[in-house]
Amino acid sequence: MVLVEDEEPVRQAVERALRREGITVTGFADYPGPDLILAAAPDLAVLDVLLPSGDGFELARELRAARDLPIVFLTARDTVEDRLDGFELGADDYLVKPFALEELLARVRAVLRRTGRLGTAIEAGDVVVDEQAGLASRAGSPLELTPTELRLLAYLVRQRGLVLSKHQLLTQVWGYDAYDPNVAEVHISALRRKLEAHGPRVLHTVRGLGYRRDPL
Amino acid sequence: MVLVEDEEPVRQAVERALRREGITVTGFADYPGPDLILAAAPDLAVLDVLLPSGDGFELARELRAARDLPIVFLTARDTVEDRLDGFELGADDYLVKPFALEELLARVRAVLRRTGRLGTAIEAGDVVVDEQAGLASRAGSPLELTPTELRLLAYLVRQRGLVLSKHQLLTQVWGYDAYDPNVAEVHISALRRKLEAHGPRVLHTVRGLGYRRDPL
DNA sequence: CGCGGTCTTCAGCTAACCCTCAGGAAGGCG
DNA sequence: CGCCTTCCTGAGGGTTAGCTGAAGACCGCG
Repeated sequence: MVLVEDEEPVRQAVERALRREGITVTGFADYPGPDLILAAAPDLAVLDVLLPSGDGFELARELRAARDLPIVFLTARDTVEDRLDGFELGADDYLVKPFALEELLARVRAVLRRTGRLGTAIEAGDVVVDEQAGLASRAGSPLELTPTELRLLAYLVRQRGLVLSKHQLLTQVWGYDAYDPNVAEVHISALRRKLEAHGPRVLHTVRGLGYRRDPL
Repeated sequence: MVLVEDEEPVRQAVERALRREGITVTGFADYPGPDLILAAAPDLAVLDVLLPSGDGFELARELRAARDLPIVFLTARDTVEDRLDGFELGADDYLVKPFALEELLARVRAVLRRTGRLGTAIEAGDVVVDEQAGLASRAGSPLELTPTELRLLAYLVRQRGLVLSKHQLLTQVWGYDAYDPNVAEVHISALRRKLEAHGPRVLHTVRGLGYRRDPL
């Protein structure tokens, strides 16, 4: 998890509390730019809105453009308009200072649970993926996946029954801007071969749109 | 979506606002028991905590036991302990009254987005089309449509009961300026064949003018 | 430096899709 | 009823999206 908060005591308290929960935290005291944040490969970003040299909203915009990262805003600005601005940017939660440490924890846990990143294993139907542990299985049988296949499968499982375009897969799973759809096709193909050794097709192609995992 | 809220004016305001957003709402004025709620097959439950004959927390516990339903609490109890109790039960969000309608909307949207259930589907009669997901169904049975058929159907469903000229269809669905009415005819024909496999005709031809979908 | 594993690129193939065409059915009108 | 227009629909062919086997590039490791 990434935490951007300029007030030293607040940041330290939050960091400590989250670490006690077993959540890995990378703290920043100021707007570090999106690259530094993404380098930490976080599950979630908690952003202060008012930073010495920048704006948490702007940072959120940049993060969202690069990757679909859950975001919780943390700020003293408490008018309804401020909050709406936050949600407009795709915030997952918005907490007003002063806040109870416990409440922040609870909200962070709620978001992580929802995004399926708390207990590391996520499942859909008879497919189980644990990205952290690097394990995946179907109907009980373990799957021998390469790293990219694992990330791809984890992403597909996390997104319920939505259609994911190849472009989306490339940006979210690979971090590319480049756009060679065949890369996605090749990996989907490999993934299918391994998945379908233990059951029927679960990765359906939607011509012209992308791929869809069988909804539950 | 299900909304349980005993204060009549609040409930009506919220219902109206959500409906305006295109979200289907089933409202209850009192603790209806989990079965009644689940019968509505909701994507999300917004629960008041203090109800005339019961406790929203208890209801949430029962709902959670039955199904993994996202839950947003809505309450006048605003101590941190109350909120922590809510999150403890697996709440996805917790909003303190009095609240701004807009903020509730934003938070509901945020949860739905996160859970991937922000409905993009539109319906007319027994026909449901989700252009984003590339899915369409009639009377529960899925329809196997080609991309153009899907776009065409989505357009027809969106225009409630109006007469659409072929020219209009071609420009709106195809983006053509060209005007070969037979193109539209061919696709309407294919669409009819697939639709009428599961029910009576809903796409009527209005000779000389165009086509009309059966109003609701 | 060579080796195994993995990712990307390439190219050929298949199947789906869309448009065109043409013959026939249906509707409108004198 | 006869004629004309509009619409329906099956079939053919050109085009393209997607699949997949195989070859090349890259990387870490002994």
